[in-house]
Amino acid sequence: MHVDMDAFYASVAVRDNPQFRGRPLIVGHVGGRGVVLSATYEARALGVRSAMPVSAAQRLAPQAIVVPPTHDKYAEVSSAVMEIFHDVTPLVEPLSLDEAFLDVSGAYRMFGAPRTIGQQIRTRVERELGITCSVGISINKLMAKLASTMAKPDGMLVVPEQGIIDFLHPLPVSRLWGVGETTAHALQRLGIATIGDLAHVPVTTVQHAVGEVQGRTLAELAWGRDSRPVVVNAPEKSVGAEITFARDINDLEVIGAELLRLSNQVARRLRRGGISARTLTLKLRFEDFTTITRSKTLSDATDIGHQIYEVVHDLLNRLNLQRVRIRLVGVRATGLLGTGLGRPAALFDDVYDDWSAVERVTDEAMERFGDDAVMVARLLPPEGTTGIS
DNA sequence: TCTGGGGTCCTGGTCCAA
DNA sequence: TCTGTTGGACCAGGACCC
Repeated sequence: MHVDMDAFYASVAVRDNPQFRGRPLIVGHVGGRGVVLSATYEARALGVRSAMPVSAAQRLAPQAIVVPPTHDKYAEVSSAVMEIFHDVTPLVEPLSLDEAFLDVSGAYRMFGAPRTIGQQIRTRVERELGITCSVGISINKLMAKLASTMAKPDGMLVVPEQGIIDFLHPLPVSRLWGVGETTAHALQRLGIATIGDLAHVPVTTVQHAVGEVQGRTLAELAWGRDSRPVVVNAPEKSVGAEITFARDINDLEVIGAELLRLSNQVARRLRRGGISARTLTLKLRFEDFTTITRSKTLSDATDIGHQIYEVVHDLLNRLNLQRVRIRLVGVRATGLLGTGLGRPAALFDDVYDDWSAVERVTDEAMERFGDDAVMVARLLPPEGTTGIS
């Protein structure tokens, strides 16, 4: 079973502001470089889509209300949604805040047929949380996910095993998991438009067009075959943070300060999760939107913001950028190791002992007094803007 | 028109050791 | 000792997802 909230962020905004009900509403940052995070179906009817620049969306729907995202609120609603899922089965795999796969194959005796379970979930989500969701039910993840998409909004669709081919083959190939714009074009060049077309092309032909692994996967999916299990508690593979500047920046001092902030942010999340990372990646996007990454793998894992900053700042310096305008900077940590599995550098390297101690104390202070309680002096806003002197 | 931020996975190249 | 092969680690880029 795949359960997906309908226009999640926008639905939460409407729920909390009933005066907006029935009107086109967009969630996103207005007046900057933001994109549409979510839109009500009234806004979608005017052509507004997720990931579209907010400015473009406003041209399409000038009458739309634009509200900024409230991530804490979404997290709260998401927890409540996941709790409802867990009342049905422990086999819940969240895909994001607003959707999850549920393996309900063992819940029949307790809760009845999948259709009954799906209806119960839909009723509870609407009654207890004030938003609607859609449910897809079938024999595997691919089919359940396609079914929930077809059921939207506020619907439920069951695709039985014997109905799979009839359901699947007329759909455009872009509906398959993993087929975006690039892959769809590559397949189009082979004359493949529908999933049925794809199913009847030799696997090797598809592999030649899109690569060996993806080609094999797509050939399986085209026949509705998907053996991926529902995975509970899959460990995180990476932790990152990035920021797009309001205006392109060429001041290396400003970029360095932002790298420090992002490094500390990543480190804090690593420590909170009890993990540390061996590989650190710097990401830059230039004014022409080209994006590069540079990474370095350490001999020992770290969860220390100052060390992460030194590594990514060194990667930046090696690029030897002169008067280049930068749009985005990001820091990502991969090669994650759980507590006790890694060798935190601080234990072996005196240089970072003090930093480790300082950062753990600041964690505690922020936990008690809020995120603004302690701050690296370099990241303080200009004097006079905060009341701090 | 002007493109966010959080991620996962795959590919192809280079380097190095067995 | 030299040469060729293979496989793993690492690195960079890109496609894709929500």
